[in-house]
Amino acid sequence: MVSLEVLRQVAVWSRELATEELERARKGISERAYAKGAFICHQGDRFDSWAGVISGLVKLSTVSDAGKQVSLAGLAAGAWFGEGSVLKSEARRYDLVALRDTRLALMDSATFFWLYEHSVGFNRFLVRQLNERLAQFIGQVENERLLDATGRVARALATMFNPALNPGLGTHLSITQEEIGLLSGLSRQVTNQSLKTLESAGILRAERGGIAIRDWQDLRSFGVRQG
DNA sequence: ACATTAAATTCGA
DNA sequence: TCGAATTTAATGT
Repeated sequence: MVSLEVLRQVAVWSRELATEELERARKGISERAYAKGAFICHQGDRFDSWAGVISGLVKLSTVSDAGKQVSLAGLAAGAWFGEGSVLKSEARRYDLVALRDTRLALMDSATFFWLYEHSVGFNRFLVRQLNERLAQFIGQVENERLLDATGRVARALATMFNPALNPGLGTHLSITQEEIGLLSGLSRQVTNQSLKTLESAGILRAERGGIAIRDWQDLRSFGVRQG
């Protein structure tokens, strides 16, 4: 069980729940910590919870047919993931790694399904989230080969700043250049140069230990266009 | 890989 | 508890 404050803070969707639903959600959620570098779940594992990031940073990645690692998304505080696997009650199709010390909120599947059956607000959130992720993944597959380093960095950041997937985030994100590199599949050096490029294009501001954006649309269009 | 700089932590008054 | 000194982490080249 998680406190109401934590739930409010980490889950925007909790605002769309009725009081009774909120209480139910709270009781079905537990908290768990993962050390930097730890696997939260391996591809093929069962992991029967819907999860939200309370703090830290998580990378969602998979292995392509060619055998190379492909990063699918970065998940910052406030992001929720895994609804696909819970709904279909199937094994995870990807790896989840904690890029830094991370705390997750884990909702058991019984609670998830109860909300799914009873809460209109919860379903609205789920539909939005699924729809947004689908769009994101399609764009990613289309462009996998075409983007240069700067485009890849822009795209990795754009997925994290996506206001539909992470409405709590706003315009600032605490993340190091090294972590951005891990998410983009680039070295820290190249990441550093790409950030400079994006900064001089006026798309973001690189701070120490963080990134501030002005307009998410600009960032996204940079990550989608052909490189 | 190395140099620089910013931030976090320790330590002494 | 304040600030200088030291250590550690992030960034720039």
